[in-house]
Amino acid sequence: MKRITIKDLAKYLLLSTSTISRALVNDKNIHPDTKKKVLEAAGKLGYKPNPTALNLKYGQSKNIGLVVPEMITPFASKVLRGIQNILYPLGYRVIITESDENPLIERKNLQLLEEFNVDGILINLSHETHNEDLYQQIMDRGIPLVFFDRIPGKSLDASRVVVNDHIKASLMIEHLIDTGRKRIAHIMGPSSIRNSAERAAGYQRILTKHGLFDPELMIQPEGITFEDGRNAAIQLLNKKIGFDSIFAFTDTLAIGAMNYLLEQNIKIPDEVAIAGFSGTELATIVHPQLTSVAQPLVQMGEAAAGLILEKIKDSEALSRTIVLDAELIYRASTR
Amino acid sequence: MKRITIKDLAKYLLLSTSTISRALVNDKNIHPDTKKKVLEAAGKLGYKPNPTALNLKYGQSKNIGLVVPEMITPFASKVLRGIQNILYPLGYRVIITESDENPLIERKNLQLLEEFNVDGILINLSHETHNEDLYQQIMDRGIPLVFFDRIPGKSLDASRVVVNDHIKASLMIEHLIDTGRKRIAHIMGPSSIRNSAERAAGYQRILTKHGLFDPELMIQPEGITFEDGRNAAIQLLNKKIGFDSIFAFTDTLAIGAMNYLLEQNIKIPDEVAIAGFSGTELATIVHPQLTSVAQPLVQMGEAAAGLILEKIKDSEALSRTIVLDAELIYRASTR
DNA sequence: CCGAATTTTGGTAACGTTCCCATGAATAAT
DNA sequence: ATTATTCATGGGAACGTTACCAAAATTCGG
Repeated sequence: MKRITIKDLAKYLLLSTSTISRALVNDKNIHPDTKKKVLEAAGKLGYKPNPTALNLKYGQSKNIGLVVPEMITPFASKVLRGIQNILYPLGYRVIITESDENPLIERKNLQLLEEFNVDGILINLSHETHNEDLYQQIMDRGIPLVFFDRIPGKSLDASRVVVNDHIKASLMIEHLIDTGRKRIAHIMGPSSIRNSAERAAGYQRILTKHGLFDPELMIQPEGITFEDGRNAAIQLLNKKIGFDSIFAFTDTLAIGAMNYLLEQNIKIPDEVAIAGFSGTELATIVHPQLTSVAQPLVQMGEAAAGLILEKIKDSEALSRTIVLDAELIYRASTR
Repeated sequence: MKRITIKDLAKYLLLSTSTISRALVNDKNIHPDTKKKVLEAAGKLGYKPNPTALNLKYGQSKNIGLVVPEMITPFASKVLRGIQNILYPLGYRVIITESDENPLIERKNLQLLEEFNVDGILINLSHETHNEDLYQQIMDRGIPLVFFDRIPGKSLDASRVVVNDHIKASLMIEHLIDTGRKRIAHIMGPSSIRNSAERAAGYQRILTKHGLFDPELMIQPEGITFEDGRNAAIQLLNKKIGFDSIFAFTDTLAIGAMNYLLEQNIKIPDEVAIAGFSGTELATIVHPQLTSVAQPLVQMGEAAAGLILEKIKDSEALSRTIVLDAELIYRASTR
């Protein structure tokens, strides 16, 4: 019941706590026999080091905070997986908070994590600029921040992990054109998210290059839920401008739109091809399966974890931005 | 940069740390003026109590572990939401681990959480019996365990949160019969999961009652992924026994099966109606939307968190089982 | 076989906080 | 005024661990 400590071992073996500690920590200044005895006793009595005591001693909490906009798509869980791959073996814990795409809740989450005394925070923004003051404050108070996926403006000195949105969006549009599509609609992401602009720019650049660009084909939904995707499809149909394909900011929007089109008995991909952007299982659990830009999400988590460790080890470490390569995966929704 | 402590305040105000502590902790034995001064100084210097120190002092880590079989469906995240609703305001942190439906990984996760010195563990099993020895050991070592959704056998003395699987499965079958289905197939869950048996029993009871039961209609897939659902549908078709509807152990299996049927140009629900069991958004992001038993997942998390708090406060507290009421939601896949 | 060098061990402060006990100051009762 | 009584504050131990320094034990060289 009662936790057994180094002191109990000391009493049991008639040794000092220092000696016990040395045995446990692989210090060179200890007699091999003593060490063996201590290790045996530790095993027998079931000694477990108390991480809290160490944290107090070394002024660390060994907690890393994670802030994500949502967790109903598997996006965050895949990133989390990557984060845990790196951090758990090192004895760090990860505390997760969800912002519901709401900068105010995000703010609360950050404050909560600060109260929890985390050693660093990994964050996927819900809104590019809304909490920039707080990000800076937190970093000023000595807690490193690493941004991934949705990142803040350049003025903030912090490490980042992203994929090359512009290029991959461009390639996806090229793919749609290759498969014979001429009227490619774009369901955009919120203007408050940097990636939206990047992906939209890729879309626009390629269409312009092929002389196919028409601003009427760009739809700006309210948010980025399935419902928003659905509404975007409704809008597109209402416009009666004709379109033979859709490139959506995320798989979520794409699926929302696709489902509405299916309800209207529109054939996918025959009448309308659809492509998204994400990297989660979502793309494969719908019918037809969704062509999509697959971001390496696990890797993204690993990279973010690595960057935060750099900053924790050395608070003067320079900020870095890691750009990961995403992969286009062609599925039934575009062929 | 450097964290400011109670000692810094003491030095700054020329008082003892005891007095500062008393002011901060709302002790009665302190002069109101002194208290005011301390509080002001604390605000000015930006004092934040160090939770690690408190944890050491009180022998708690204020960490609660969560073990779930998977996180690609939003099941776990909804439960987590409920858990956080209860635990975060009380200053607890939640550490999440994922077992990948693998009892061996589950075992590792439990050991990891124990090393992390958690005050309690909330767990959704990946396999009913595989780690029962470890559950018992952990509880013997004074760490309370609360099971939710997938629970272990009765022999284990621990609190549990479940829904009434049997009744809700029964009602779902009644619904299918009401809508004119006569050949209702069941894609079963693994026999190593208690809920599988419960839901299958409900299925069997109602069909027998109506004289519609045919063991040939019960399919046992390997696991519970989308892929397994898909394979189950393939099996069903291969059997060539005829079926006009499917009740699956979970939405995941249901969707996997549905997508295969759609690929075979089988009309849902006209030719085959489909119903699942879960309570996540998954049911609404597919086309057609899935009729399903919606478990109150957030509430499940809240209940589980409440139960673990009972055990933490009083290690002698009696174990309780909370049975939540699930709701049938009828959608396009059955009408 | 003795002093020097080396190895092994013990003692204690420190991390930040609270809590018990003791001390000093102020107030109340006689 | 003098002793009790309350009130306000200070001192120090404790939670579990490590790290530094000192002390003891052992080995080595001559």
